[in-house]
Amino acid sequence: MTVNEKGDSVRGKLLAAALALFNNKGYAATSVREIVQTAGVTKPVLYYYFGSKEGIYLELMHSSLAEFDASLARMTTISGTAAERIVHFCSVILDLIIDRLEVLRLIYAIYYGPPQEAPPINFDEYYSRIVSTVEALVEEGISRGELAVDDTYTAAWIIVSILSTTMEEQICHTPPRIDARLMERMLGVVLQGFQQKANRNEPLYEKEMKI
Amino acid sequence: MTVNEKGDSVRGKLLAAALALFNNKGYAATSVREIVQTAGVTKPVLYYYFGSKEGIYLELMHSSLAEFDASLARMTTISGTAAERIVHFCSVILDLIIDRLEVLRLIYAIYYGPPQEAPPINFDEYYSRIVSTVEALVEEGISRGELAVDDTYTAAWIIVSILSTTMEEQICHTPPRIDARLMERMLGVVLQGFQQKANRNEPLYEKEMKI
DNA sequence: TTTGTGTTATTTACCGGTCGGTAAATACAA
DNA sequence: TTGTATTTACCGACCGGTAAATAACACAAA
Repeated sequence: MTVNEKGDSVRGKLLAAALALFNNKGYAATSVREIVQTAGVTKPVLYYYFGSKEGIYLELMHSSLAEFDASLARMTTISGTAAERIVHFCSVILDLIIDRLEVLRLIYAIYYGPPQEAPPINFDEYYSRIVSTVEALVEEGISRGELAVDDTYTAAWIIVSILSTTMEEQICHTPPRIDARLMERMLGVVLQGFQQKANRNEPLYEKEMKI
Repeated sequence: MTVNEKGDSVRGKLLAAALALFNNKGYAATSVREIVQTAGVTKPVLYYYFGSKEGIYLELMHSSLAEFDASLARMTTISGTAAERIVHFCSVILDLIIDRLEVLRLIYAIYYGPPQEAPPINFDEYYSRIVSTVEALVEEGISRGELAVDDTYTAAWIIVSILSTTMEEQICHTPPRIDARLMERMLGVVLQGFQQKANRNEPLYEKEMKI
């Protein structure tokens, strides 16, 4: 039972109602009464299945994050040039989150929201995994002689910035100003820059600048 | 009276307490009782000065956003090459928000949070203003012959992605994994790419890729 | 200087409403 | 009859907001 197909069981209806309400009103602002009314049951039923409001929230999150892990594991076997692999990695992640926009919006709300609002979950772990995966892809591109960058960390953060901003656009704009095509175009531009030897003798801009 | 120097007046103590509490616990989760207790006054005093919980929130936001407008207006007179101007623009914005981290963290929490939590404020307007300012700087760089990019919109979003991700790091990581130096390095890398003529005959990656 | 007076600032005590959670009884299927 | 599933009715706590009384203060008149 994935997050998008919760079935018709009482338990599934409660999970679906909780996700929709947490997403629209926030965790703290959603009352247990609203969840059970939306699901068409009474209050003790929720406590029967999930123990508490925190319980149903954690069930939602852990099952969704497990889906993310599974999809990420399915992505390790990509062939092609370094640039192709990087673009493909970002595209798969983007597709994945577009399919789970409701969950992602909730995650962002809780990540940027106040810490006490919802039971703590280490979302940073997943973000860091994305960053280090991209950095590994860049390093591999360098060792193959396909990419030429001074610092893999800098290069990886440029890629992640583009992916991250694209994801945020999906969450907060309808329609998003950045779609999959534009993200690929942005990635193409910066990767093209990575493929050309940097000119280290002529600095891009002076350290001291006049205002 | 700026957001960082609220003085010792009762009104100022209420604003300082509200900002700290909204920032730590969120708008909805902060009770009026907590605000007045932190400020060392009683409840009707808040209603006397601000009319409601929404009132003190809007006072906080509007005064802070007015500061942002003032700083942005002070920034129009930058000299130098297009790349220098872009980097300087991003650096000034970064310095500005580092000085106002508490307010920015609250803004992010509300922007990504559920819409009903706090009275609506059009934060997108400020973000769009940043995007279009960067796009104008890129266009100027092209017309001067300093930059060579296929699409100013794409180029502007790359710059904004880097700035945006850097800002988010200041909010959510201590210490941030991206500091001012790394942001400038990222901007330098992509702007160096913008300065080199794109090779349009050899596409970066194939449209169809094998997995 | 003292007194009266209106305005500003602050207090105590309270309102109806909603919250998360639970005890205890009941319906129902095996 | 036994265990699972679901109900009604309730608890104490906290919520945003307010009415009404009072304290503090500035300032003009006596």
